[in-house]
Amino acid sequence: MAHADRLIRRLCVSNRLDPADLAAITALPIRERKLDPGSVIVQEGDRTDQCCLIVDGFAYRSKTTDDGKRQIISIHMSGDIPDLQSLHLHVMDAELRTATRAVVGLISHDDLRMLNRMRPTVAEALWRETLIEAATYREWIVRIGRRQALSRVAHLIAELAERMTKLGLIENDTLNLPMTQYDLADAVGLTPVHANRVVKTLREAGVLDFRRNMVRILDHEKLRAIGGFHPLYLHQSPEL
Amino acid sequence: MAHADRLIRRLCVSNRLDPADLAAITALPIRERKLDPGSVIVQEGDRTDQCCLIVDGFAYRSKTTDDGKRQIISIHMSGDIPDLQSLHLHVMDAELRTATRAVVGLISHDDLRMLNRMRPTVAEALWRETLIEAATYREWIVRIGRRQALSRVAHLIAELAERMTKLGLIENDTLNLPMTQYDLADAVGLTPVHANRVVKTLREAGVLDFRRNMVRILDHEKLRAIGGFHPLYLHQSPEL
DNA sequence: CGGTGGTTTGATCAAAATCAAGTGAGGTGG
DNA sequence: CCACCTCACTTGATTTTGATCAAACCACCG
Repeated sequence: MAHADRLIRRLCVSNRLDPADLAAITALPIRERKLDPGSVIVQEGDRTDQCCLIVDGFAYRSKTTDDGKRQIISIHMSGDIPDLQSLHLHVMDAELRTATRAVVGLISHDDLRMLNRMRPTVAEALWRETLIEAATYREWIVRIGRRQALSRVAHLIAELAERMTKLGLIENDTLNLPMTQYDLADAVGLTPVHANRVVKTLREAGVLDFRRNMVRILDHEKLRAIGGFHPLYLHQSPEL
Repeated sequence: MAHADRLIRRLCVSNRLDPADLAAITALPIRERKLDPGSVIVQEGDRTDQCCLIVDGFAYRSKTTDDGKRQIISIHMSGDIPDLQSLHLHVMDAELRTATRAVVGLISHDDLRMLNRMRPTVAEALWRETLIEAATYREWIVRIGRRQALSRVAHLIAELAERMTKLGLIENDTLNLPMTQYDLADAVGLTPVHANRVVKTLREAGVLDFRRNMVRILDHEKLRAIGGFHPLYLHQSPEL
């Protein structure tokens, strides 16, 4: 699949775009780069003149407190442009780092601004993508602010399953997810030790099997029930 | 101050707008409405065809879990358009409610879309506002995911003080903030009882005095130190 | 075959939740 | 004008959740 096609597949989950829009996106100059796991894409404090499209692999956005605690803030996958915001926010306020070996596509701000001016529908779709990301943050806040450990983990996995399903990245209930239990802990605001105990509980309850590089969901219903997960906030349809 | 001026004051904290842009904003039709404290502005699940500008007073955005726990997600004040997102997200995923008696201005989506088309710089400024809100969510996640109770409260108050200062809403270190300790607890992911103990600790440490309808900051330095607060993420300058 | 990064488990501790019972100020109706 | 009510705040006692500390374990890799 060509690089722009990943972006198009992603945008078409939540947006209605016409052929001319798709053609304009396909014509976008994209420079490919292959990255090792753990590579920094942007750092807190950076200024940049390009956006990074995740073609293959995963990336985490995170912030670190003064006393060295890391919080993962978002998880990005094929088709996401996690730093689309850099188009209008000039100094990055969080770090972005690959979680896996990854292929990314770099798109210059100038080209994106040109595209936005020529194709207002695409501009709206991109704005909308940033708003969906914000909606995901809102739910993330509720997850760690008002849910217990078990529910937090279930809710996060349910979200990832939902997003990956819409992109066709799931085969027989197995997410090809490169998350260590340390990452999981940093995403849901727990310690690794406690995250491990939660994972164990979910495994023993027959809900999921969580391993390095793979999460297998055994009982979707139960997973959503434990997490209190309702996918509305992902706005995964042009009508929502 | 006219309604549009509140919006302009707010936008000019983070954006550079030229006189023609300001004139276009001033020309925007805005219908005034006065609301009692606790009025619902939009509900989860709503579809709407207008955006709400907060002219005077405060509003909270919140979500409630299946088991009835409320999490406050954002706090809005004079000049904010908290549901600007509704321009591109069609179904609301959170509730928005006034915290005080408030004056709001309603602006139709059609008028906003027209403005965006005529004045691309204004469109960019509005997009940027939604991105700053997202940045604020990111920090909110870190606050409740990776900070202790004392630090959470200090960090939130430091943020509000910073934002209100830039809008000129603070007089001799006193924020005219209509927050009960229940609200505070729901914002930082604590129980009201524990929030109260934290407030007491901060008062006894000579950092702040927190009362219904008023927070007085006695030691800004200490407040920021306890909260680990760094205002970069608020992007409160056109350069950031 | 030893190292390393990730996972697992147990024991103990600390932070915050929960339960319970006041206090106190402001607002309303008799 | 007082009595009472309500909403917010406060405090103490106890329990729970998750953190911390410590030690294996395990699989993959060079």
